[in-house]
Order: sequence, then C-alpha cells, then structure tokens
Amino acid sequence: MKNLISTLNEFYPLSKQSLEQLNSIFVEKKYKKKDKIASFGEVPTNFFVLKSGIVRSYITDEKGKEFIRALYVPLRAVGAFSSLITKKPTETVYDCLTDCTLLVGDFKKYKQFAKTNIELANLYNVILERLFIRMEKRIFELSLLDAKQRYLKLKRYIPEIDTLIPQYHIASYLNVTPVQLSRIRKELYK
Amino acid sequence: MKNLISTLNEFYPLSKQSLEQLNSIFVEKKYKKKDKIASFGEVPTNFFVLKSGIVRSYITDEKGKEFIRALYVPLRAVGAFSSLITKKPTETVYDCLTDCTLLVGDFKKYKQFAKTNIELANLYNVILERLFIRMEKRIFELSLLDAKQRYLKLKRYIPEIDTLIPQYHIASYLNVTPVQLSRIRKELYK
DNA sequence: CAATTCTATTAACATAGGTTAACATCTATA
DNA sequence: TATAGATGTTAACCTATGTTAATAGAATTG
Repeated sequence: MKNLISTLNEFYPLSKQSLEQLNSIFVEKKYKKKDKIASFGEVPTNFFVLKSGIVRSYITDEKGKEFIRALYVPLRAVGAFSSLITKKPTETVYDCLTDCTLLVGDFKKYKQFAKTNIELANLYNVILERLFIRMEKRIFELSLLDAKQRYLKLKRYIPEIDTLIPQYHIASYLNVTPVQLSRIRKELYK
Repeated sequence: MKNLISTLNEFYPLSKQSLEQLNSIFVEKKYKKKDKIASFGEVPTNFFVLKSGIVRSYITDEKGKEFIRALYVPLRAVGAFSSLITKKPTETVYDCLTDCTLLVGDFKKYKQFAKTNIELANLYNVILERLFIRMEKRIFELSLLDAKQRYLKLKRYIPEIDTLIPQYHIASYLNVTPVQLSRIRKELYK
C-alpha cells in the first residue's frame, strides 16, 4: 500500500491510524478506455483518486449531445461529488478516455470515519477546497476567455493533450464544435 | 445571539459548546450599498453569512470591465473562499448591491477551532459542499444555456431581481451586454 | 426645480462561433 | 489488405451576441 500512502500524503499528512482507516476503504483498480466509473441516473457510492490515465466527466442534453465538463489527470480526486453529497442520481457521467488506474474509495465509509476522526474530516476539507478552487477557475475561464484562449490554457495545463485524446473531445471540453477548434488550430499554427 | 443560532442551525445542528465558539468568532455588522466586504488584491481574513440584502462578487479585466460572477441572497455563505484557503490576494471583489446585514466571521479562528472541534470541521464541510454544488450548477448553466435561458433561470431563483438591482448588473451576471439583455427582454415580453 | 448623471432602448454594423455537408485521411478489423 | 467507420479540414451560410452611438426617460443632487 506504499502507493496509496504516498499519493494521499501529497494532499495532507496523516497519522498511522488514519492511514489504516483509509486503506480499509480504498481499493486500487484498473479500468479500460471507455469504462464508466459513474453512470447517468445512478446514485454513486464511490469516489476516486486517479493514479494514471485521463478521465472525463460529461453531461448530455435532450438530443444526446455530450458536453465534457472536466478532464482529470493523475493525482486528482475524481467522482460525482455533488451526487455523493446530495445522494441524488448523477446527471454527470464519468468515464475513462484512456486505460486508467484508480484508487476506488467507499464514500459512505469515509464519511463514517470522518465523523469521529478529525484528521479525515480535515482531509475531506482539503479535497473539497481544492475542488472548489478548480470550479471557480473554470467559471472564470468559461466566462472571460474566448475559445482560442481556453484552448491555449488547456495546452498549458496538459501539454500533450493533442496526442492523448481526439480533437473532438478537446473541442467539447472547450465548449465549441470540432469545426471551430479546427479553425482555431489553423489560425494558431499558420 | 438568537439570530446567529437559528441562522447557523439551518445548515447544521450544533452543540452548545460549538455555538459558543461560533459566537466568539462572529459579529453582526451592517453595510451600506456599495460597501466592499473584500477588495481586490487584499488577503481576506473574514467570511460572512448574509442576513439581509444582496451581495455580488465580480472580477475585472485589464480594461477595467467588471464581470459579476455570483449573486448572494440571505442565508448564503459569502466570502473570497479561494483566497481564504490559499492565503493569496483575491482577484474577486465582493460588495453590497443593497444595504446589507452580515455575520462577519474570523476565518482563522474558525479553522483553529475546527482543528479540534469536529462539529465545526463538519460544518465547514457542509458549507464547502454547498458552495461546490452551486459552482457546478453555475458551470452547467454557463456552458449549456444561452443568455435567454440563463435570464429565465435567474428570475426563478430571485423573482424580484428586476426591481432589486439595475439591469446592467443582471446582464453582467448573465455574461452578456446590457444591450443584449434589453433585446432578450423585448423578445420575452412582446 | 434645474442640471447633471444614470439607466434602458434601439438601430446599424461587426464578429465569434454554430450548422451542414463534402471531402480527405487515418485506423481497425474481417 | 480491402473496407467501413472514425476523425479532421474546409467552405458556405446562419445566428447570437458584441460594439458603438444616438436618444430618452429616471434618478440624484446642487
């Protein structure tokens, strides 16, 4: 369990007892490209820490069109948190864009431990704080930047992105059509 | 302190000791329209609970143009949380769009108590969870809905909004120009 | 209450980005 | 390796929204 420990200690240093409690709720698991880790309409019970690969989250409109809302890279906390919190079915789907390794955590057990273990309560705080800051940045990005700037920003965040996932997925994350992203790239690389 | 107690118990029921700790860090304060509760470039030390009035948060671009990113109504937790968390200067300004009454909380003291008082750690969890869910909804809204739908959604959230704040503030929140909001209203009410 | 400043509307024009469709590659697999 | 499906590019056209400016009514203040 060396890996789990080093992964989690990057977020928040924990006592031996807390690490043991964490070990008891986390399982490492491998997923294939396209595997779902949270499906539409389901009430999720797990949250995850991404060890390798890329995960996306997306929502679907009435016509079945997919809108990628987030891309996750290794060491990020992943999961349908709002549904875990509200216990309502998720409208956001999470799936793997590449083969992935994830730490799968039992959210209910975690919360159970956090009720009495203040270290774990505070670790959850730290995770929520980070998620919150990411969300806020994403809102600034979506409202202040045009598609070209959003693309450049994404490339700064994940430089190899163009080789990792197809362009139409990138376009979806940027909230534009593949046609528009193609235009942007043309202008950028001429 | 009856008011503080009833306000906070709406979020999370607390023991007498926790309430006393909270009382010691919260002060009720009145603000005038246009008063700032967090200014650009400052490292904030307080967070707030809005008792009455409307507060906005906004960011400013290089040209000094303001972009309202959130509107807060009574009982919402308000504050430059990402700066409180990171201890870096805020780029987001928070000010009062109407005269307001706020509970002003000392964030550092709160965190200090939360280190050992698990009830307060968990209350902070609940607040962060709620903020997170709001953020996520706002992202869906900004990326899936056009300006007309965002306007209708805002009117469902705060029906009296048109009489509370000027239209150009509403437009800014919706991420469109006042001109465009005027067109939308024209189309809507014909 | 007159003058100034704010706010909302409208028109004319400009632009980013959407839609559709044709075409060209590339990739996987039967 | 031939074929079908997946992916990316380009062009033509359309729409929502931005920009600027003129106008007018409302609100504020000397």
